[in-house]
Formats: sequence, structure tokens, C-alpha cells
Amino acid sequence: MTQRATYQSVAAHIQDRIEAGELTIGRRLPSERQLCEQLQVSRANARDALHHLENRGLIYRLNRIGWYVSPPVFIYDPTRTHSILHEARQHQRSLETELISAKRETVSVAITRTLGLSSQTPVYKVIRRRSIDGRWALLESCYYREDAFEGLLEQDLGGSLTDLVSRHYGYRQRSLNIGISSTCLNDQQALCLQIREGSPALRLERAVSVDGQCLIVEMEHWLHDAVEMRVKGESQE
Amino acid sequence: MTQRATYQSVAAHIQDRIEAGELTIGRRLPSERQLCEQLQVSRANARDALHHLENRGLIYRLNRIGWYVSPPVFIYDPTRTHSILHEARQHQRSLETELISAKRETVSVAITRTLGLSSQTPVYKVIRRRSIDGRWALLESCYYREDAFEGLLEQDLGGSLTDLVSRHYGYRQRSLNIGISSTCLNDQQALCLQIREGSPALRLERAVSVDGQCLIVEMEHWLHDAVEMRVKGESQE
DNA sequence: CAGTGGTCTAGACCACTAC
DNA sequence: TAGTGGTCTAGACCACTGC
Repeated sequence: MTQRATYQSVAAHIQDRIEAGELTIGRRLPSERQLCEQLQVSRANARDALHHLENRGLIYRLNRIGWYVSPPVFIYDPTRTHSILHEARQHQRSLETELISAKRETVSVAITRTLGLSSQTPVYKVIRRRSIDGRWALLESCYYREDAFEGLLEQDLGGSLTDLVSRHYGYRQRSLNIGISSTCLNDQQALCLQIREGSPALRLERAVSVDGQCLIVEMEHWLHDAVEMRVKGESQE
Repeated sequence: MTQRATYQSVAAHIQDRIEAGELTIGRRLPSERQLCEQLQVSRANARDALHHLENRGLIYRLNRIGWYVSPPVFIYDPTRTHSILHEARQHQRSLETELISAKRETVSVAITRTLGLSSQTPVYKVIRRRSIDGRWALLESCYYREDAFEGLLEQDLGGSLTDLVSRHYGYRQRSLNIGISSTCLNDQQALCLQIREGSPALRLERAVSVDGQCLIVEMEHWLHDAVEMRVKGESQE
């Protein structure tokens, strides 16, 4: 690095204020125009700095509302047996769930095929959002084979779906195929989480099978700075 | 969505050209100023569109050189037993490795502690970069306990380290603790991969243990659009 | 209605790459 | 040296939120 760019100084300044405890977790930052004036830079420059800090996971924004200091990541095992509520309690994070929709409908070919169905077969589709420490951090879309989950839409869908699957429907021994990748949110998804379209996210796809037959596909979109996935493995050669 | 913003139209236009096959994988896009003229928009606007497509993983940039069409993601199992070269062959992707440095030195407390060592104990640190289909896509930093890998620096470090560990050193039965999170690259890392500081990346940390003792910590930084991690799991309640 | 971030323009100079 | 992306300014108007 030869010389530090202006926006990097601005970013460093804000970072210092966060680390000094002047701006604490969840607190709102000064508005962009205030930052411009305080630091005598153009607005584009201030925004560059904010975007930089956003990429680094230090701050996040609510669409057209403001910039906030990010909370620490949520530690999460995608191969977990128990409900995610367990992990929240364990790490003393408050986790809330809101049901957005639950319907029977035909969905994308990709999902349908994974479920081993022909393309026009309807499935149960459940969409929920979840907050961690008061911030919407996760969007969940779950797809269930209709024939394996009779009466699903009449169940309580605001709690642990993991428990519902194992206790009410009796699917206890399950195998998982998990995919994790980087992505960004489309209009719909962003709207649900109150953030801007195109925000970076971590995508988790989980195909749940019982006796070799895939019964559920779960799709999770996490805000990119909100989560760390932890997995254990064995390796023998 | 009420009305489409200009930069979204620009992004859509470029996306169309990619999907139409006019711009093929690995090809360079027109320069930013050319795009401005072709589409009659300001440069800031053109850049917004490019950043958007970059976030979505459709294009990437080489620092100060240009914008390129991204190749498809590399499918990768972080719990894998075999060398990553296996997976490359399986998916017919060309994978090359370049050793950047191999030294014995003291490293961060976090790493040292994970390895179960006291804070000033030196370890072997191996840094490599890997390309997929000709694009630098992955930066690897591996840390080895000195006492478990005698003579490591004299070995061939340009090939499969997985094989080296199991065949030469005889550590066959290993357990893994894996962490996956979103991050972005610092100056050093970005320089190695020829990209801009702050580019988004997927971070994979792998702690490798034998008989309950952690012997290796591997840190991988993947370009965010270059990889999808796939894991299998069992879940019994 | 005031204030926020989101979008946008028309310029400018700089650091670096490729030739 | 010509051309690229990277940084930067000083404005402007718009869409939306919260009061």
C-alpha cells in the first residue's frame, strides 16, 4: 500500500469510533451528509467508505433508513439435529420467527426435481423470516412433499419446523445434502428483510431425505455478516 | 419494484449480452468508458451496474485491468477425504497451484491456540494460491505444528498437501472442525489474487485433529463467486 | 413535512498495466 | 505512452420513512 485513499481514512475513522465503543452494537451511525460535513469529504466518498465497512461486516443498512453497527455473527451448524432455537439459547442470542406465507403451489423445476416429483406437482411452501437480537437476519423457504406431510398447513408453523418434522411426522432418521454458497438477495427477499435489493448473502440449501427419498428442501438466505457455519467431519483414508 | 433504475437497465443489458453468448466465459467486457458511450450513461452509473453484476457473481474484475465474465462455480466438499485435485478432475476443471511461501514462524494467537500451543511457539506456515480454469480463485494458508511435521519445508509443497499429510506423515484418521463465513480480502490477499482490496470472499477454516490433538489449521479464502461448498450429513433424534 | 438513503450527472486527476 | 480501472468533487433530484 503506497498511500491511503480518502475513503479508506473515512472507513478507518468510523471503525475507530466503533472499536472505541463510541458507536455500540445496533446503534445508528450519523447520516451520510453529517459524515460528509464532519470529515470534509464528498458524499460519494463517504458512501464508498460505508460500503467498504458493509462488505467487511462491521456495519449494515436498513433500506433508506440508515446505517447501523453489526452484531457479532451467529454460530450455526447446518447439519444440526436440533432446532436452531437450541443454538440461539446456547449462545444467549434472542431469535424470533415470523411466518410470511404457507401455501400449496407449484414451484421451480429445480426444487421439484430435487424432491423427486414431476414438474407440475404442487408442494407445500413455507416462507418465514427470523431475527437475531432484533435484526432480520435470515429468510427461510421450505418446500415439503405433499404426500409426506399431510395437513402441514394446519400445523403451527411459527415454531421449530425441525421438531415438527421429527415429532409430529415421525421422520427421525434423516440424511442431508447441504450446499453453501455466496449470493445476493432479489427484490422480494430484500423487501422481507428490510434491506436493499442486491445485498450480499450466504445461501444454504438443505435437501432432507428419509430412506433415500428426498422429502424436504430448505433454502436459507442469511445476511452475509450475520452468520458463521460450523461443521464437524471425519476423514479416513 | 415500481420503476427500473438506469443502472439496473445497464446491468440487465450486460446480462443479456452474456446470456446471448455474445460475451462468453472468461471474456473481457468493454471498458467502462465504452459502456458509458454505448449506453449513454454516466460512468458512475455504469460502474454501479458492474458492481451489481459482480455481487451477483456474473462478472469479476482484475485490479485495474478490466471486467470479465465469471466461470461457473467450483463444487467442493470441505469435509473431503481426497485431494481437491480429485474434485477438479471429476468436474473437468483445470486446477493449478503455486507456492507463495513456506516458512517457520510465529503466527497469530488465534491460530496458535487452536493448535494447542503457547503463544510464541513457531509453526510451519505454507501459503499457496490456486487457479481454476486459469483464474486465481483461492488463497490457502496452512499452519502445521512443528513437532508433528518434521522436515515439512523440505517436502514438495506444490502438490496435494492432503496426500502429504496422510501418506508421508501417516495421519490417516483425522477429525475436522470446519467454519464457513463471508468475509473480504485484505491488501495482501487481494494482491496475491490480482484483485482489488476488499473484494468479497468465502472463508473456510479447517482445524484438523488426530487423536483429539489439533495438528493443522487450514485457512482458505475463495473468491465469492468461484465456489459452492457441498456437505453431506446425518441427523438422528 | 423534514430527513434519510438511492440514484444520477459531468466532469477531474491518479495509479497502474500493457505495449 | 495510451488506456484501464480507482478515486474524487460538487452538485442535483427522487423514493421512501418516520414523525
